[in-house]
Amino acid sequence: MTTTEPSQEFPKAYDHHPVEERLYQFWMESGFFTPKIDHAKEPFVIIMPPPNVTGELHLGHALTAALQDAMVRWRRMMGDPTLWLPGADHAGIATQVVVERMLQAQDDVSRHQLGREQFVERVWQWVERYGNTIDRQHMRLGASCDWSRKRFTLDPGPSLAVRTTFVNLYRKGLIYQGERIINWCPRCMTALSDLEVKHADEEGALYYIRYPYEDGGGHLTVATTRPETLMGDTAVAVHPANPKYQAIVGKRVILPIMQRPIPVIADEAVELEFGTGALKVTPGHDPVDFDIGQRHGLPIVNIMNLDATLNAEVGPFAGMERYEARKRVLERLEADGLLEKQEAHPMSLGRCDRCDTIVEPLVSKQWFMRMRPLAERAAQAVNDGRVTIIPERFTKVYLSWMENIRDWCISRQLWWGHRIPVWYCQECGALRVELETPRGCSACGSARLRQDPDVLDTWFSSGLWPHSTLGWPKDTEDFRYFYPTTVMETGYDILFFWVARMVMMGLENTDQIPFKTVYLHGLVRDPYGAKMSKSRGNVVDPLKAIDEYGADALRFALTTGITPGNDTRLSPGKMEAARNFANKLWNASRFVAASLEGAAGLGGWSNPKPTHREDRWVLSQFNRTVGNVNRFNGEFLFGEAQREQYDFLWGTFCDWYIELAKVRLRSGDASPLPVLAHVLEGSLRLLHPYMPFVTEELWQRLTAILPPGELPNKGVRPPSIMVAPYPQATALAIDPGAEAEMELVRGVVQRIRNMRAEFRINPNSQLSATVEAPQGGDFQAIKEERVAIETLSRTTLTAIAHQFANPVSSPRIANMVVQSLKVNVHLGMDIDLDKERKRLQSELASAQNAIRGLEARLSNQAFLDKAPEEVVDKERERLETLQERTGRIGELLAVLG
RNA sequence: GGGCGAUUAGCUCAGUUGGUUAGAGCGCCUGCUUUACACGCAGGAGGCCGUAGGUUCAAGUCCUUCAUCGCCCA
Repeated sequence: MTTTEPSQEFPKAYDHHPVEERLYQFWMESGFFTPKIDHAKEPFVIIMPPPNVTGELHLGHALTAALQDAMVRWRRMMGDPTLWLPGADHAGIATQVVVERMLQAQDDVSRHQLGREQFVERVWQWVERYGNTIDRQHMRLGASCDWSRKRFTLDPGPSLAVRTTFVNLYRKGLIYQGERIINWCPRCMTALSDLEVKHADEEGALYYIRYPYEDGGGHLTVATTRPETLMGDTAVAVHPANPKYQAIVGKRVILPIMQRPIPVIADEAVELEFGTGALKVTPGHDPVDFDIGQRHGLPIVNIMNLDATLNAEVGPFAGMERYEARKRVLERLEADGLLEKQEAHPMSLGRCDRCDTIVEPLVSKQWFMRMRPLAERAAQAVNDGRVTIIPERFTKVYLSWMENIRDWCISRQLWWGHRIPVWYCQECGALRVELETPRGCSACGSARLRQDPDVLDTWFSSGLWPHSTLGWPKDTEDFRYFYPTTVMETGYDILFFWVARMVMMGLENTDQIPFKTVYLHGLVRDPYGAKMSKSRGNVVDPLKAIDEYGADALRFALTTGITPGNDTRLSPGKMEAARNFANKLWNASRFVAASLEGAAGLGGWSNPKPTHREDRWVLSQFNRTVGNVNRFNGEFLFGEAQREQYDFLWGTFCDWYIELAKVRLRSGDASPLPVLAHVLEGSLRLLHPYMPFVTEELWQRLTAILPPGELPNKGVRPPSIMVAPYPQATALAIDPGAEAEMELVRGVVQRIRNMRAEFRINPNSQLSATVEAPQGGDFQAIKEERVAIETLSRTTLTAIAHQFANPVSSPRIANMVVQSLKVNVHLGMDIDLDKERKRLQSELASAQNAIRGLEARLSNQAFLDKAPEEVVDKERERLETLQERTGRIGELLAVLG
């Protein structure tokens, strides 16, 4: 096993470059990413959304990985057998296009020239060569996934799962072949599912076209956005309740150009208000018209070739591209006097999600999956709480999609993917659906079988991912132990594409839910809120970001302050802030390590029993942080969990505790050492899921100088922070008394510093001050924290009185009230009494203001009756303190005159 | 057309069972070679929590209206 070999020196600034790769290597070689199956324990399992094999890591992946890694590292440290299973998706169209382009550019050869078999062979070569680029990129992020279980959708296991599912669903009648209207991409030359078509409103025109009545005497005007499909019309439809047209239903009109008579029919799908209220019906090229055609038994005329040129059906326009044809048709109508008018009209247009080509609806024989029965179970699983969606609001989105679900077109006219396991007999035409290639036709015995040329939608195999990766349909140990998985973490943009389908297919195949919780994250946007895209040129390359700021900083920047389901913006400023935080942690550790090095008296550091107020205070604060972080982790509030740690480490530990500790250390008191060690060591473990590299590096350095017998994990030093236990809060450490007293101490220091800045007193000059306190804990605390206060405020406390003297008026003394205390600072120079008076007056005013509000509340009987007792008590207490405060400020003002 | 989200400091965002004087980072202003850190330290300014109503003892938080921006579905 490789050791981490941190270099002996402790540089002044954290440099991630010599650290990250070495540590990842160490973790991987140590086998920490592979879980040990332990049937006594419930595993924690995340299946990684498989990125496209063609993919390069982008910020979306980085966010996904950062969140999943945080969860996984947390649960692993909590002692759960934790599996994070990585994978890759064959990404049908995308990969095929990439390789096609490469072949064209390199060898000037098209896939058709190569032929199917050779082409697929070349794609495999490509995948073997470039297909794991993204894995290496995930490693640079620190992803602790189990590479030994990595799966590819086209691996034998997942492929068998695909075939098994197809065969089962076919035999249950849930997969069928049919001639239906589908979305066709003329550029990708394949059918698409409804989800793969993006609709948007675009500029278009509405053309009013005259269809003359067959029996002479006028015409019926129809309005259409697609005049070029006219040649495929087989009827004109009007709404049955439209009084304007009731008389003409049943008549026939002459289809312009084609000179074909077609009937006028009545159908409720026609919008009364749209255009003229008369709709030309083209069942071959419009989904609504297709349905109308089905209802009325209309013939279907297909007027287009698969590349969206017009076919021989349309005589004069054959071979013409569809938009060219539109122009020509309009010219012809114009010439025939049949184009009444045209007007601008925004229209919804469907484009291919992948290549942005305008999709052509056309009738085609494809394979479909009947979704309704599956959707009902999938909706049920969410409704009864077996599957929880975070954030909750997406539950509604999910359910409404399930309710309105339509059959899914699953066949694709591609070469790269899972070939549909269907064979046709060349002799008798019989069809066989089988797991493995059949030898002959079951009907006629012929050996001349031909497999269906199509492949399945990539999302079909993705839908099986949580169970197919674990071995299903085989009864494997992995499947038995790790399924159902725990969390599915992914972007809300693929809720329908992927998450919904996994629930449906998982329930169908395994009778179990695929995962208990769905956590949906938002999109990563640029600093101005724009979507990142190559064409906009605003993409941030995560690898460059890692190089510049470090993987920890990128992860922290991406995930701090985020909330589930909401988009986030990434800016260099955020990454800088995160890098600075890593550096802060580095330097705090540098200080602690230097203090501990060779020191005696570290015994008991892992379980300190502090007596000093400062130590009790920091341990109390630390334990609150630990408690909150664990709670936030459990509630999927990772942004909050990190903010909590940032605040504690920087605002409490570095800004105050270390500074306080220095005071004692310099006086020869070693008692803060075990506390420094304890809090820092625990904080590193607490932060490790979020910033794995810097915490591991510092933890190795720190634990190397601590007495080894007392390290966490029952006294045995774990080889790595990532397999050390996650900190748990101890209620016993919470010490409200110490917290209140230290709050007072901090208040005094802050007020003196403030005074110094306000009166522009040299920061290096030593001031003197006196403190007056009421008898009791506060007095005691100030007395005991005297040196700390003196050092941190650069002041000599000449007197600490436990009674209040009459205020003294002097132009050299600033008087202030801190909670129960009065502090009189001798400034060593004359101050502007007017300014001092104004300061006190404004303090008085704001206190009085608060008092008025409190008095009003406390004199309100309804408040006293209805508010919980502790709230009322709290308000009373606040009022009392404020009254004391105004009293003291009043005295000071009186002296000033 | 239906649904969802956002609207809080100059900018980016937290604020999760309603309960102190609403927080952070960045930016801004004033100081500072303070023996861990200038990737820093100290101090400070800056907010009718989009609008209008309502519920409540109490609203940034719950309900309704409207406005602006964004997303999803048809």
